[in-house]
Amino acid sequence: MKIKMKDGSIQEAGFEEELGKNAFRHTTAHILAQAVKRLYPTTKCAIGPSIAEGFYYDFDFDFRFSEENFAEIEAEMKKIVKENLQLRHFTADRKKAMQAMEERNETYKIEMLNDLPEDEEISFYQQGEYLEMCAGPHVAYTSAIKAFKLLSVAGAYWRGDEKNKMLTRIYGTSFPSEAMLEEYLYRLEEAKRRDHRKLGKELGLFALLEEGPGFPFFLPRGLILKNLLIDYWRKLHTREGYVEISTPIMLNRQLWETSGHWEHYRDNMYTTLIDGADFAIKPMSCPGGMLVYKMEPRSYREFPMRISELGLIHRNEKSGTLHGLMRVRCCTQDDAHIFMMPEQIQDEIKGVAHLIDEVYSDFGFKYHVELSTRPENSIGSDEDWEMATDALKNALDDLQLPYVVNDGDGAFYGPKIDFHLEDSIGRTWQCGTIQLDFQLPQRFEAEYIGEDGNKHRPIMIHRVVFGSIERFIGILIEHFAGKFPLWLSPVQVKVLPISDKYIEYAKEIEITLKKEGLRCEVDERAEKIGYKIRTAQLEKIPYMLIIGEKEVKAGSVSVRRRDDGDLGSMPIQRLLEVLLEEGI
RNA sequence: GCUGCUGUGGCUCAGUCGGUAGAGCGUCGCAUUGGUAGUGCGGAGGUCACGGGUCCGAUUCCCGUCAGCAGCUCCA
Repeated sequence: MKIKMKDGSIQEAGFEEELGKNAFRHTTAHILAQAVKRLYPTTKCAIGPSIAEGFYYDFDFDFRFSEENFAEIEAEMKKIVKENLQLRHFTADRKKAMQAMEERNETYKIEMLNDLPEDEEISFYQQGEYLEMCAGPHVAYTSAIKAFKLLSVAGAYWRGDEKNKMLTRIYGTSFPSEAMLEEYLYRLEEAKRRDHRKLGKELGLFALLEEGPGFPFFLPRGLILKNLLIDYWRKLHTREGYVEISTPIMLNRQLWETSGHWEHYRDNMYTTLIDGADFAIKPMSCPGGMLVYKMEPRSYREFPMRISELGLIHRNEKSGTLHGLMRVRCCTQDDAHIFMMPEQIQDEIKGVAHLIDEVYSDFGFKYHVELSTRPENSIGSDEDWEMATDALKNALDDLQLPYVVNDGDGAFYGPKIDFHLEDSIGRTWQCGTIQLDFQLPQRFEAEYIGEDGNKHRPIMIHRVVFGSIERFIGILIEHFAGKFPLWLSPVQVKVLPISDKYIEYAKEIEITLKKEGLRCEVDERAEKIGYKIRTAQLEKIPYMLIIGEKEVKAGSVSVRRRDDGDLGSMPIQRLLEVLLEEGI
């Protein structure tokens, strides 16, 4: 494809290249805008870029727009493609540009123009009657866009600012062939099948009810999963020298004033009165942890002091942000606070980053790392910030972890490293985080006695590995599409007697397996074996044991694996070996 | 919170251009005692999210509330 660049040059790029793909999708966005202007001439255009999987365009409609309008827009877009319009590129000075946009009453473009320097040469692309102020690049002719589809409509604030007017954003995607579009749409459908909200319901893991929006219910099988994760977590943290505490979920106002939450986090906290005094349910565990630290004088000899807490926290998240287990109003954070001397920072950070990497690798997760630096309204000295940020950077470099820098995105009390995991449709969620915190030790006047016999202020790291166990479970469900590895499966083995004559033997097998610590059930229903297998398959249970006359006589079990089918008969001892090998 | 959409038995969904609803799965009962993804027959189960309004009459139309979905903002 020939790509027309902003400087007027022409480059050659295929759809598989970023340049080509972006130009292709960007041009599709223009075709969308052109179609919209033809059908609804009073509509104002804002912006319409290409994005990872397609493109969007933000419009200001003067009527209520909905997906019902898609059909006629797509039809008009098809026409524009057929018309094979050339995308002509040219530049104009700001005055002329302003004139053109004013003639068309494109108020959003005018606003953008006003923000550009006086002497800026403004870039335009024109296809047929449609003129767009745009930096490009674009493909040369509209006929290049062989296959496209409008996908959804949503609101989006002008310039991403919630104080601005909400525009109507139309999302779509496009490809050089119908086949590629079909394949993409199929992949989207597949991803939806992995949705943790759907699977969570189907597999009986958790529920979200109207009675408690954002407050998940864990059902028996889901709680097994949650507890298994906690067992796993405890084992690791004990190994890593953490001590675990548990602090109250509700503490008085004074504490939250000391921590700064009463002032900075008030809207997100649930509060109540006890004996006439304000109390708040904790939105995070750090203040409670600080109180434990301060219960007795601390010595540098105790450092680094690693105190963990599986904190049940509540936050009043806005209704529109809730999302299954990924974004909830109540969750368990696998928190820990590490108190230390400045010279211990780097090793500690590396230790935590290592731990997070170990955990994510155990589950086979891919992740990306972000380093967030000092924001504008921060507290603390320049030296502190520099030291802390360097410590984080050095730790990441030492570990050879590639990372993206988010300038100015740190917490107001310190910089942080965030670990992001992907869900089934590619949205990323922050899970692990390592934050350096100078503020809390100061606010709480935390101290330790140093080697010199004097009092010093400790450095505090605030960190989570899972993030929230709820969110982690959400990711876990989507990652495995509900087919958990054996050790994490709520039910590991289901014994399926062929008829009720063999129930007794099936129960003996169940007892034997349970003695070995396996999670096991017997399907005692008066159903045919094919049906019992079907049920177990749909429940995504890793092992099925078929029990009939042959097995009873031979004292064996017929083993079927979720993904491999019939494995044949074997003695129960052999089965145990197989299971142990896989990891229970 | 904002914009748009959605809300019918436990689940997935059909339906009613306004005359109080139907399927499959599940569940319960009976029969069947079977060999690696659905045995047959029968029964129960819904004030069609909730509250108002219009109308002789509302699950259906209108308004509001609540909840869900997509995205935005937020969070991190």
